[in-house]
Amino acid sequence: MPRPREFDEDAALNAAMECFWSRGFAATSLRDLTGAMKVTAPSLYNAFGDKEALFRRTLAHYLERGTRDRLRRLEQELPPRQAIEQFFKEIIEHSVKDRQRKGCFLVNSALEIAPHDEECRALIAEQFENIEGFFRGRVVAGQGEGSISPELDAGDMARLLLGTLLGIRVLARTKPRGDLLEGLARPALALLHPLHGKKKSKR
Amino acid sequence: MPRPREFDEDAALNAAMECFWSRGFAATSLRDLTGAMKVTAPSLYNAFGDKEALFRRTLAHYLERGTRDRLRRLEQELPPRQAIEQFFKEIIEHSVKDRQRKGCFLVNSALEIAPHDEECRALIAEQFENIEGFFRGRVVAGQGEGSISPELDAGDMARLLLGTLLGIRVLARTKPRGDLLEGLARPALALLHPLHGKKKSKR
DNA sequence: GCTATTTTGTACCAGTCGTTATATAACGTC
DNA sequence: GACGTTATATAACGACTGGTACAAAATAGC
Repeated sequence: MPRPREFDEDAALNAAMECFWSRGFAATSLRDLTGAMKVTAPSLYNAFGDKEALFRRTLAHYLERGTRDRLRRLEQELPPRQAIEQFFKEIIEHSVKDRQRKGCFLVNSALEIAPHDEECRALIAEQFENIEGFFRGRVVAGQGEGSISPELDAGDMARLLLGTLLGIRVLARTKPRGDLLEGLARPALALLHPLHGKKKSKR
Repeated sequence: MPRPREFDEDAALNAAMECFWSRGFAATSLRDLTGAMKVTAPSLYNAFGDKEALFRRTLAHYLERGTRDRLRRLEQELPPRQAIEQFFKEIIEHSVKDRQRKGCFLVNSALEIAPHDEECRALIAEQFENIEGFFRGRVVAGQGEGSISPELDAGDMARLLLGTLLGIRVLARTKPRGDLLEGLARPALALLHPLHGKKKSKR
């Protein structure tokens, strides 16, 4: 009945994400967006609502495609300890190759807009919990099969890994050098090895 | 000879910092700034240059007054391990009390503008190195007096602490809850205790 | 082919952006 | 008190901001 869309919604969303990701919310203008998305302003407003709504869509899009899929993939394809190590390895590789210094859209958004937008804050908080949960699950699984020190508190270790991950993403936007980022990850990952774990953190 | 300034430069700088700190660079307008600083636009331009130059001034101001002074104070007033623990304690206390969720101006800037401004990037990178150096120095000192596990690699431990710190500041902008933030810090700090340190991370 | 419904392109809105020209005012020095 | 110099206040600049009114165009069902 109605006139059909002439643009690819998914491609437009990716283009918008690219803009917000590299410039941030405030520094991205509607002209930037319509230019990159190859869509006129009225079409944008018709399809996505205003700038804030579009931003939320791109963020949700990123969380689903970028982070969630990665966690699922690692969880399914690798044994527990390797899943954790590979996760950090991929993040660091991306950060080093990232010549634009775009960093992580999730972390960028956590700092720029989470404090001012409750809806985005909920999305972001949920994703942090997912990541922490991934770490915790992998630690428990690794302890079960003996590849991870059984004396670690899985919850503590998951939080430590989450903190390390966020630290890497912050540092990567300033100094995206592989040796520095690995220097951050290595001591945290070293704790996983069963041979090293003669300690037990108190609760 | 010339007409004297009518405004307090330090107070104006603090007001500008408050603006940039809570809203970020892009989302802060010159009207916001002139309003908060109680200075007219021409005076602002005359005294500080353009918006970017003013931002750099406020950032440098913050790094000197906010972070550097704290490190010096902790280093002088407390024994090594307590200095590290107190550092995290203060950060977490501030984060929890921070109802505006302003977070840390250094970390906010590292994400918003470090990728796009080389001058700020240098300031920020240097400060990260200072913090890491503080941690490393305290670990070494603590090992010397027996309050910190002698088997830790001081460089590794410093990096781990830096990562944890940055992670806390990221998470605090989304979920500034004391228990969560302490959950991030605790496992990292637990590694310091000599009784726990039966492990040695490889280099 | 007409109608109902949605999308698109053009053209534009009022408001705000960062910045500045101009004129006046306040000072130390002569 | 005039001079050189710098700070202030007013007012405005052109460019750009997020967002829209309007009409033309494209479809499916009748």
